[in-house]
Amino acid sequence: MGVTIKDVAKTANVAPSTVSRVIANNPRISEATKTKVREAMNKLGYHPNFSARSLANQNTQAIGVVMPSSGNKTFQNPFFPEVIRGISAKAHDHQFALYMTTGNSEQEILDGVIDMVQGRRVDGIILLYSRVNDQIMAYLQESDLPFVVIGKPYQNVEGITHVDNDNIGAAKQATEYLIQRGHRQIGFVGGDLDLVVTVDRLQGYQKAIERSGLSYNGDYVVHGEFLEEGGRQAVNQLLSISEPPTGLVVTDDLMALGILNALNEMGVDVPHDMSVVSFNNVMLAELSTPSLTSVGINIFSLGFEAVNCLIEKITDPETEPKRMMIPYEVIERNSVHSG
Amino acid sequence: MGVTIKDVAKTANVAPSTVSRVIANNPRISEATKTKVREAMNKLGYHPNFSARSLANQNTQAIGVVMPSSGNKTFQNPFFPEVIRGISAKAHDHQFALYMTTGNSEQEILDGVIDMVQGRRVDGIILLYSRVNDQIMAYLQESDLPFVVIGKPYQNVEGITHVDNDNIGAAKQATEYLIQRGHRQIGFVGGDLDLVVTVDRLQGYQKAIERSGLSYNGDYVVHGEFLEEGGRQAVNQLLSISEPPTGLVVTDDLMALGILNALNEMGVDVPHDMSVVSFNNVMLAELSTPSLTSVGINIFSLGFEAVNCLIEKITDPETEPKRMMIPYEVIERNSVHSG
DNA sequence: TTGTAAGCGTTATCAA
DNA sequence: TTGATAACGCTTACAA
Repeated sequence: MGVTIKDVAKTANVAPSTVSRVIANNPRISEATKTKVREAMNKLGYHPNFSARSLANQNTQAIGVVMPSSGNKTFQNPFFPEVIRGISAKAHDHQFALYMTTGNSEQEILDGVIDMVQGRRVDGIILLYSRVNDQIMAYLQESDLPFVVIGKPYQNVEGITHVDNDNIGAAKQATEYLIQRGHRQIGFVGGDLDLVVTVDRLQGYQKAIERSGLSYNGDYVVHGEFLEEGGRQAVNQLLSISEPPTGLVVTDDLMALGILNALNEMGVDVPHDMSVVSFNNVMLAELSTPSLTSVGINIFSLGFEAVNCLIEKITDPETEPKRMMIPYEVIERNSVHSG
Repeated sequence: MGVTIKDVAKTANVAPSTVSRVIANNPRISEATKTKVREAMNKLGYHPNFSARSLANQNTQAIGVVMPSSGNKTFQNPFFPEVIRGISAKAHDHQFALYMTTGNSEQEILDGVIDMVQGRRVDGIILLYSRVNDQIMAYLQESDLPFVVIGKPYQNVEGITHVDNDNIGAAKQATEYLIQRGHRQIGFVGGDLDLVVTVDRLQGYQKAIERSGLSYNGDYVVHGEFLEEGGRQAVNQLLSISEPPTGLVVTDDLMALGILNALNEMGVDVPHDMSVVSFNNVMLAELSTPSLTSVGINIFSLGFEAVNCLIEKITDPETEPKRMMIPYEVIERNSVHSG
């Protein structure tokens, strides 16, 4: 059906191997034959067959992208389209395509990952999240395939190449941002504690509280999901404290949105009665009412650099594991009030 | 390196072809040898090599997913993660993986598509959007690879299998929803007019206006992007009319969010001073302040059914082109006020 | 029911 | 600088 390398060889009056070399732009082929062969390729509309090529040279020019389980709420976070945008950008530069499997449970995803690894469907893998005790990360570690994690691995931090923000520092700074503006009762609303990023941000919050001479109070810390219900519960819980917080550090813009909504319903004005700082600085942070002061973590760069690291490992498997830190910065908007 | 079918054959004392038949679960193999072979596979940790398999049987078990250019704002829309969730769900059921190329321009994307089509990297393609005069759609039509469009094709509607909502009807209903609640001056804020969905929704709006005996007024119709700036401009424009609208039909939740934001800044209360109905009913619609009355279009189903149609075409290339309509419904929330 | 062997479209090794 | 030819790992007639 399709036009093959043999057809091109025939019309160009050369051997198939020559055509192959022209495709690879092998310098040991004369310019004359190169142009001759290229003309034949154009004339016949030749395109190399990927499967054949992969089979012969043991590489696929594809990167596997592992997302969290699609049953999971995490999946809905605008974080993902944006990392993927970063990933695609760099991948595209290097002529890599993206390959995704998903599943409704961690087991299904693991099966998919095993298939792509053992089936040699990809040259490397990017894990888009980091969980506590993650089976998939465990599997990847014992496989020989290059992989990179976006986020901080829970274990073996030195042994796994990863791209991350200094989330402890970022959360510390976000909290200090509120402290500097006069807040003394500061709440923390975090996402899933299974995610390393949540753990880190909580730690940064604690650090800031303690370093500022304020005393850490567990009642000020709640965890939930970013759905409407979750936001409302978190807010209810925090406002029922005898000395309720005047400022909130929320680990995710989406959660912050839910909280803004809940506060609004309860007649609590943001930022006047309650200040909010959140994380990620996704586009939504700009579109909400009021717009959100948020810690920008350069999501695009996280993806972009992850591919960079991965391609390095694919090209040279001896590359030492490394950590890459992406800078963050507080983006000031209208959800924080001094006082 | 990897363990191959031959290794399994050797340890199970059978021919490679027998192993292959066991993998395919060929009924002409005795249960005895099947178990024998399976034991060998487990013992050796065998996994079929995808490239080899694809090369031999001319199928890849992969579906190509074409997103809009990542330079495009459209890319940021939560619509995409959600369609992809639907796509993955069905694809996963049928053991298909997803394959994505992206690019910064339409040309780059086209190149990627050509590669995956001609290079036989996928068994079929799903186009996640429908534009006026789209090169990619044109290319797919002349290729012999099965493909399905999510949205209504601009041309050759009868000849291209697609999954869509009745966007004209949906917009008509959304507009009537406002009319029934007493609104007489109704504005329309639409996205990119290159997208067929925008054109359709505008048409539905016009229909509703005309059928209700109101007169259509071009001043009430504006187009923009869903960024903050876009929302503000749209609002400014609409409020400067001598008889400004009291209700707005906005073609996208994200745009509506921008508009909510702009209105809030200008001190216009939603829903009291301005009612808003938007489209898509993404999670955000629930999280905004006020929450948005939005036309739910079952994004998940759009993706899910698209894969269904695609697999049908892949399995039987003679399948007639068909259109599949996904139902919509107005989800009432707090952005509309009667009067 | 199972084995033999050719072929899928490339790349890579070895000669020429 | 180019050409034969053997892999790559699997599937599938055709034989047995």
